Amino acid sequence: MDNDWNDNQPIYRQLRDRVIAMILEGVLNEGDPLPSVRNVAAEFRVNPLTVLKAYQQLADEQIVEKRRGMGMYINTGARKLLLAAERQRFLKEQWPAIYATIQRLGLVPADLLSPSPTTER
Amino acid sequence: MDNDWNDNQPIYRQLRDRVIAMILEGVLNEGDPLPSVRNVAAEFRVNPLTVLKAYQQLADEQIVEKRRGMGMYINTGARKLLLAAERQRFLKEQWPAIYATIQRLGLVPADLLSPSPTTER
DNA sequence: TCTAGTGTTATACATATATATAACACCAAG
DNA sequence: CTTGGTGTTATATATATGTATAACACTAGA
Repeated sequence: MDNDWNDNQPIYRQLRDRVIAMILEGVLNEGDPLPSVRNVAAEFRVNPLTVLKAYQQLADEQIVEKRRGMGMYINTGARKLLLAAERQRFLKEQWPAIYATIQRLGLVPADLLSPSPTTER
Repeated sequence: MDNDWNDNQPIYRQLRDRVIAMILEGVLNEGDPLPSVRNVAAEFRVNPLTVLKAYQQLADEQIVEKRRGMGMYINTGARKLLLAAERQRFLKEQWPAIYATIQRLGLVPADLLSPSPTTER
């Protein structure tokens, strides 16, 4: 409900990532309909075209299926497809730069990856 | 010399990050001049204005100092300033989302910290 | 003074992103 | 058929980003 947009990334891509996150987290399951373009646009106070662009990308990636006049539905196999694709994308395209930044800043990767540093046994 | 631009980020910001990385890594030291706008533009086949925009940001952040007709020089204290500022920025603005993605994808420290990427699962 | 190297500004143009408004095409349900 | 919900398209506008070209202002050094 809040505007938590990150200026580093276009809104339509953040919307796409949001849907992907919901699928991976099980908030949305295969066969479920996506929230409608108009609803999302209203909820986040964003232009319907921006939402459509995000959804169009998901359709291009075979993650959702369009049904005329009804809405867009999450494809069967979407979760499995996503887990593999997103993992590879993250490890190849994002993590190397992130890891370099961590080292550059003198941070310890193991500390960042441990869930709660304070309650260490 | 390679074009390693990331479409997720404007070039001028990537140029800024590149300079910051060079300072943190000790490639550039306090008092050193930055590579000139024209040189960088030529080297990376980028518009001089784009480089200028990156350098202007660094000047705004008190990291470099302009000397008329001579160039831009890294301020004393820049490294210390950067370490603190970039650490905070990274931990507050970037790491939370990155960490969420890691968990969402079911990645474990072994996947991220080992030199060889894919481990059996 | 002249030259060559700095950063800087001015125009003009192209593309990507996002908005506002409105209308169209499709489908289920009344 | 009408209504209200889908996705979709069409115009027009604004801003950010990036390019191309050219010129200006300053400085060190020959």
